Order: sequence, then C-alpha cells, then structure tokens
Amino acid sequence: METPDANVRIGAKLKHARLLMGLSLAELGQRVGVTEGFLSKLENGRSQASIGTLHKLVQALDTNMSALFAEAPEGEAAVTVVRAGERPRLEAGHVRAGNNVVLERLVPHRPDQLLQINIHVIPAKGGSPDFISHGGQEFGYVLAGAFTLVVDGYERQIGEGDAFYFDSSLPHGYRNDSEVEARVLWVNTPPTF
Amino acid sequence: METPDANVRIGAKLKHARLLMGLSLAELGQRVGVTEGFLSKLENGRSQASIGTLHKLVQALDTNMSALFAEAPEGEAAVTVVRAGERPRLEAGHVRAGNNVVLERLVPHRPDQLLQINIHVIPAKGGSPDFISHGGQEFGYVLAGAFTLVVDGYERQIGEGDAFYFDSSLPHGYRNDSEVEARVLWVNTPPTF
DNA sequence: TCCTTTCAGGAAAGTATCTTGACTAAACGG
DNA sequence: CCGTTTAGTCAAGATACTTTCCTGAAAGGA
Repeated sequence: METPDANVRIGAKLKHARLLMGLSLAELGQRVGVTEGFLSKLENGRSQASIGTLHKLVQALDTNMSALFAEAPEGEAAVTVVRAGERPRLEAGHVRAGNNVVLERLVPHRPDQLLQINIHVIPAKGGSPDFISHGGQEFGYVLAGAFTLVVDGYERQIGEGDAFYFDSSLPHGYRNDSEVEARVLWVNTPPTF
Repeated sequence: METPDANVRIGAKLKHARLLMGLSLAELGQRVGVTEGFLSKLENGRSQASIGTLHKLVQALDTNMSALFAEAPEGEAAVTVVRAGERPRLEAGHVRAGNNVVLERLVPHRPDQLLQINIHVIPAKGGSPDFISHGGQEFGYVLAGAFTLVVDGYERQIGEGDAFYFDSSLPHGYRNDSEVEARVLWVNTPPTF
C-alpha cells in the first residue's frame, strides 16, 4: 500500500529513460501495450508493473533490468549522468535526423530544458536532409572526422577539434563529403524546432 | 509581415529568458499584464509587442532592451569558427579558473551570447577553487580523462565520453583525483544575455 | 466450494501548459 | 471621416501528464 522508495527509484529511472528517447507517455504506452495513465503511476511510484510489462518497457527504452534495479548509488537525482555507452540512438523523430544521420541524445527532452544536446553522427557522404531555420543559437564541436557546414549560403570546412557558433535563424544544414564518419557534439538553445 | 526574422530572434530570447526564470507563460503574463496567448505569439514571432509591454517584459525577465535587440552579425561573419589550435587559453579571470585549471574558450565572449562554452582542462590533482551557484543550467561532456563532479554535496565519477547536466543553482565544483589531465567540454547558459 | 483480498492494469475525467484563429479597439495615414 | 494596421484579448484546441475509480484474475483461506 505504502510506496517504498524502491518504486519511486525505478519509476524515476523509467522516466529518465523515456525522456532520453524523447517519447511521451502515450507513445511509450502504445509501443509497450499499456495505458498512459498506468505509466504515469509507474513513474511516480504509485503502482508496480509486472515482470512481463517491465521487460517490455526496458526493451522499448533501450535499457535492461539490472540497470533499473541497481541501487541508486546515492540518491541525488540533481545531476543527470548519461554514460558513454548508454545513449539512445535516434534515427528518426527529429527534424535534423535524416539521410542516415544518427543522433545520440545527451540530455533528455523536457519542457523546462534550456539546452538540447546531441551527438550528430554523420556518415561518409551523408548529411542533413534539408535546411532549416528557427529561433535561438547553436554551437558545435567536432569530436571526430570532418564535415561541411552550410549557413546562410556560405560553406565552411570544419575539422576535428574545431568549434562553431551561429544564429539558428539563419538557414543551415551540413554534409560530409569525406570518406569517414564524422561525430559532432551539437548544442541548441532554446529547444524550439 | 515586415521583419519576420527580427521577431523570431526577439521571441527566442524572450523564451530563453522566461525559461531561465522558471516561469510559465501564464505566470509571466500575469506579472506583466498581458495574456498567455499573446506571449505565446510573441515567443514564436507571430506577433509584436509594444514598447511599453516589451519594457515590462524585460524588467520582469531581468534583462534589458539592448540585449533583446542585439543583432546577429551578417553574412560570412554569421558563423564563428574557432579552430582547434587557435583557442584563447584563460588561466584566470573566470570564476571557475583556479588551482591550475585552464579554460580554452570555444566561443568568443559577446554580450548577445546565449551560451558560454569552454573546455576545462583539469590537471591531475587539480580542481575548481571553490563551490559556486548561479542561475541557469549546465552541461558537460568529457573529451578525455576522468574527474569527480560535486553537486549539492554529492560526488560522482565522470569518465571519458560521459555527459552530465544539472541546475546551476545547486552549489557545484569539481576535482581531478587521477594521475592524468582531464579535458571537459562545458556548456553554461548565462543568466543574462 | 465459496468468499475475501490483492493488485496489475484500464477508462476516462481532470489539470497544466502552450498554440491558434477569430475578434476588438485604438492608432494612423490620407 | 474612413479604411487599414495591429497590439492585444478571448476562448477553443492540442498535448502531456495525473488521478480517481473500476475490473478481472489470481491467490489465498477456511
């Protein structure tokens, strides 16, 4: 009847995983076959899921049971850490994702978020599907490889270790003419597409 | 539909400032004396505010007019690129710089900047001088090495490729207990433009 | 066997936030 | 005056999440 912290802890992890995937309760519920309301209860520790449902959940959320049940190392949810091997990879569902570009989400997507940060993995000969413009500013840092950034009609070659910065209202896009995959850490603010 | 771009730019800044204050459209509207709906339109560049309303807005949002109206540079200068070998290195003059920590500035410091991004080079056995707290949110990505992040009195080991983010209002600092230098890409959303 | 209890999960109403389209009233140009 | 803008309101709508109440199946007793 009472809700021991165990439920709250695993609920919080479920929520975190879901936000990282950029899913709403309804979307996740549809994929897993449970209702929005039940998921809400789960995330807030007001209900428990069966093992079967939990299994489907961790699969849909790209996690595993042991991660879910791992004792919260210390209990402070104040800092969110996304470990190197544990980032959800999004191949679609983002304006920018297309033409084989894969995004690795580094911060969960939530309404009060000021920043939106992903690693854009641009395959050789790949690029953004088209040019977009919106509010805010953006920044990038090339972790590996090189690519061509196109902003407001001007092209620039950006290489490993280089950083760039521009206003999001200018039409922008990119492509990778090289023979190797490029990995770019990309920061947007504010997250309005 | 004269200058849609300007409206979008200002709108984005307004939204950013509002999120920084943690206000909803309704709350801000109540303080300033306009409706939720109108604010929504403003933030999305679908309407313009009068000077009077704008003035009340910047006051409520703790900004000023000139920051709102600051324009992004035009043409080729629109994109700022900082090449890998050409970053200014700051050994002092920054709140965070101390105890041998060196900052490599990735974006030039300008008044209209929404983001502040540096690579923190934390030497072995080095760390931030003390704990600070301010407005906004911050994010980091470990380029190399490992270090210990301390937020709200709670410690976490962060390794290469890991990412983290937290609310800047929590007291935070870091140190490097390891034997090798750590390089962390650090993103701050400054409380003012 | 019957009765009770428990609980995973559903249905749907409720709440909060943001968006949008239709409208109004005041300013402004001629 | 009169037509045109336009800053701003109003209310409906779209999402996303929460909560209350209900059900049906399993698991006990006794």
